Order: sequence, then structure tokens, then C-alpha cells
Amino acid sequence: MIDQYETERCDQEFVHTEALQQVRNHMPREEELLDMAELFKVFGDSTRIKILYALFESELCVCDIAALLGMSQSAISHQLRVIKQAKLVKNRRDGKTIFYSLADVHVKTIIGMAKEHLEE
Amino acid sequence: MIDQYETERCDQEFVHTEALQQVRNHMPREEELLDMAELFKVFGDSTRIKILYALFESELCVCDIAALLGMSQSAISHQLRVIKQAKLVKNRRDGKTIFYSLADVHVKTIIGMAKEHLEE
DNA sequence: TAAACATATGAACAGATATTCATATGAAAG
DNA sequence: CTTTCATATGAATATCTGTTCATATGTTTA
Repeated sequence: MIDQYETERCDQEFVHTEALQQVRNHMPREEELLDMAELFKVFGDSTRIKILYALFESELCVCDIAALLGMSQSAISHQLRVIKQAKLVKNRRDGKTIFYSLADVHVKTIIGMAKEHLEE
Repeated sequence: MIDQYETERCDQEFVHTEALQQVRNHMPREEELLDMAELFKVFGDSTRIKILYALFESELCVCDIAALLGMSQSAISHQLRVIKQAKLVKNRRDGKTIFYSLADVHVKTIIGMAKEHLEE
């Protein structure tokens, strides 16, 4: 693949060639990087963060979450869909009600790390 | 504060009142939740993920990164600004060149957790 | 079966965001 | 001090995203 910016590269490129080669060797493949960004996008919205935080404590139904956050049922349902597609939550049906709960052990850790970063 | 959706809440609310109270007690304050979402937004773009990954291996100047990712100097500079505002990288000047490097120990851990989640 | 209820979904719109383009800044070299 | 080089920045734009509104789906109860 031809690099559009190959030519406009700074003159001192040869100075950091070695470092760049090291970086290239350790860079994950494109698809994996896109998947990571997609995953972080899910965490990158305060409504979704609130939903995940809520589910730390207990499984909840859609209307519970809507009431908790003071938002519409529809808005919450749309967001739960996003979170579920990222495999961060799972759900179960109980009659008319659908309960959501965390699906992954990493959610708490990821959010915990972010919290630590912010507390510095 | 009056909850616009208080009334449209599902009838069975009283069933999960206890769970909701538990959740409310553990929910961080609004500002903290917004800050967490802001932080994750920074990770939620593949260009920025690539930049952070690159800096795992070595400090790099702006044009190194632009060449590595095949993007314009301006685009990279704009993104470095975002990452720096989130205090994830720091920089130092050496003559005309400015070198960027990771500023935080949590970056690797956060990205590592995401990677683990995706590998399941 | 009809009505009520909990949730899901599609379309639309307003607001956010990433890149480009042009240009500014700041340092070094001539 | 003028030019060159590395980087930063502001404005413009095309794309993406979160919520709303209206309505559909699927379950229970009368």
C-alpha cells in the first residue's frame, strides 16, 4: 500500500527509523485496533457508564434503569442494545420483564483503571 | 430535581426498589461519571489507539507518528492534543522536534483489559 | 381474543467529532 | 534577519452518534 504521506515525512526520518521499526513489529493488526476502539466507544458515553455502574450492584430491568437515570425507556433500550452488542451485558426474560446483568469480569477492572487515572 | 420519567415508570417498580436503593448508594457523583466517559472517548478512536500503542515501545516525534500511520501531520497533531489534554501523554522539546511519550502507567493496563475482553 | 404492559426498533434530527486546508508559531541554520 | 523545518491551531465540512417520537413485538391477564 502506498503511503500518501511518505514524501512529506520530516527530513530527520532516518534518525528514528530504528524506533519506528520496533513500533511496527509490536503493533497489532488493523482489525484488532479497530475492535479496541469500538469497545472503548461503548464506555465513552456517560449514560452507558451509568448503566454499567448500576449493574455492578444488581441485575436490573429496563424500566428500573430508566427510572434511576431519569431517562426514557426508549433511550435506555437503545443504549442497552449497544452495550449488549459489545458483549458487556447479558439478559434474561422473566415474564414481561427483561433483566440485564454484567456479562464480563473485565468491565469492573476497566472502569476501575479509568477511575484511578482520574484520581491522580 | 423532578424526574420527567418518574410517572411513566413501570408498575412493578416497588419490586426492585431495594435493588435501586443499593445502586443509588454506590453510584459515583455525576461529575465523576462524566469525566470517566470523557476519558474513554479518548480511547474510542482507532487513530488515537494506534498512537498510544506506538508510544508503548518508544517516544516518538509527530512526523514519526504521521509516517507510521500514513496520515497528515495536522491530523496527528490534533489527536495528540486530545490525548495530552487527557493527561495520557507528555512531551519534551529537542530543538525543532517535539517528542511524545506515555504519561501514565494505567494506559497499558486499560488497553490490556480491552484486549483480553476481545480475545474471549 | 382483547387489553395492558415491558421492551425493542426504525426514522429523523440535533449535536459532536475527525480530518483537511490554510496559516501561525517557534527554533535552528545560513 | 531571512529561510527552513517541525509542530500547532482555527475554520470548514462530512460523518457519526444519542435522543425522541411513533410504532412493533412478545408476554400476561381479564
